[in-house]
Amino acid sequence: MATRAAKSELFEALAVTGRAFSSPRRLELLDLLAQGERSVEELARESGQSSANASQHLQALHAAGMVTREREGTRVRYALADEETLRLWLALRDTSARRLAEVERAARGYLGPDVETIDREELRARLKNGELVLIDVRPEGEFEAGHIDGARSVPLDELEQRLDELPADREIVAYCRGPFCAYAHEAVRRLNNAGRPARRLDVGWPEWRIGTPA
Amino acid sequence: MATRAAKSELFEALAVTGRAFSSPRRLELLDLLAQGERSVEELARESGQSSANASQHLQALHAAGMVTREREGTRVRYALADEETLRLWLALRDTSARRLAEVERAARGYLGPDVETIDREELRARLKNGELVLIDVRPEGEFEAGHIDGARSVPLDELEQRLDELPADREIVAYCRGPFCAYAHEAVRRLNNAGRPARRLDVGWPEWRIGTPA
DNA sequence: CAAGCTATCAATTGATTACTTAAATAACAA
DNA sequence: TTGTTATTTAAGTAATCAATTGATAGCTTG
Repeated sequence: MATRAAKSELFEALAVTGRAFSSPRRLELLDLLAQGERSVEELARESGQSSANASQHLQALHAAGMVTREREGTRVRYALADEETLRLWLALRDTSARRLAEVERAARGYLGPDVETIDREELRARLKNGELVLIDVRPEGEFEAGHIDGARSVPLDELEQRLDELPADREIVAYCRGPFCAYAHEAVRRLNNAGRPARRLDVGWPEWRIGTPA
Repeated sequence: MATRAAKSELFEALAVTGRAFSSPRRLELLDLLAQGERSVEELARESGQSSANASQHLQALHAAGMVTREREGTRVRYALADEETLRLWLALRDTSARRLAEVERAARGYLGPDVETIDREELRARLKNGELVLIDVRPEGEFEAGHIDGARSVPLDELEQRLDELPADREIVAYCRGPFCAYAHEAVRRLNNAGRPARRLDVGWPEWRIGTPA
């Protein structure tokens, strides 16, 4: 029979991955990286923490093998290591959300009043028929890094100015980073206030990309 | 734009689940619970820690919603909360294992020399034709709590005495708790030493049950 | 090669966590 | 009730972790 020491070592190694998921700041970085690669400074700014702190968390994620690092001139670009890491993060996020009432409450506090949604199948069908317009309300850079086929980029903070670009006779569907991103919620509320019929896609870009259930 | 405070709260809630995965002792408890429900004392003994410590970890898992607790006379039986939790644990385990070289090394140290394996499809096909015998080498209690259809229970520590129960003209396939359990490895090595053709199923009972890829 | 960024490192602080031992509680049986 | 066994709680200690600050290193541009 193999020794207990060897067994502990095994679980110790597994816990390295678990620990990577144990800090809210790190999870926020992962969530941002799920949209696409980013520099340390961008990640720090978008997640509201100091560069030094973000750098340390990113190194922890790197040590756990969850992100890759690449020097690019004066900055360092981090990215999710692979699709499996993305899947793991989404699984953790969704399982937690389904289980913990607190997550729901926290999410509702952050997202504001609920808006009507549309699911993937319906979107695909009606998009093909030209019955609706799909807009990506994330910042333009993220749209360029990858987006749903047939979507057009209308960042949330340009929505009002660009309202007349959107055909008035078709329903608008907005999507953003995912279920915990407030952009699409906010976009739909503003569109509705402007008298436009609009709904929110019930998944974000990362979920769409890997075809994971909502 | 919603406040940063609300957003932090959201990730804080998500990190609760992550933290549950951050301790090797807790992971070992989860791994045992993946086989079936257990009392605190059993879990403590099988994972080589004090009852008090096991109890504390189990409460942490309970707080994260990952296990259920049920009093049964003088003891308390813990079990995985649902299949989703099992899936999440298996996903974490396998993703880590594939990524971290250390995990591989730690696993090899514990499992000993590799033995030949057989996969699910082949097993199913040849089992139907009666070409082989499938044995479950886990302790009998775990077999009773759930096992692969068509398997017979031959706990590892009774293997030698019961060798003659096993038909000499058919190949033997052994399985146990999963890829990080040493039982099946050890069983196959012993069978081979006794001159019997034998292989190891490349998944264990939990993976078989939910039909997850190896 | 000096100035200006970006990223990392090192040292410190305060907070959290894991584990141990010992005492308390809960269920049950005599 | 009293004793027995299983589990939980409490208290204490050592270790680890997160965040801050200030210094350092790497790259690019003039």
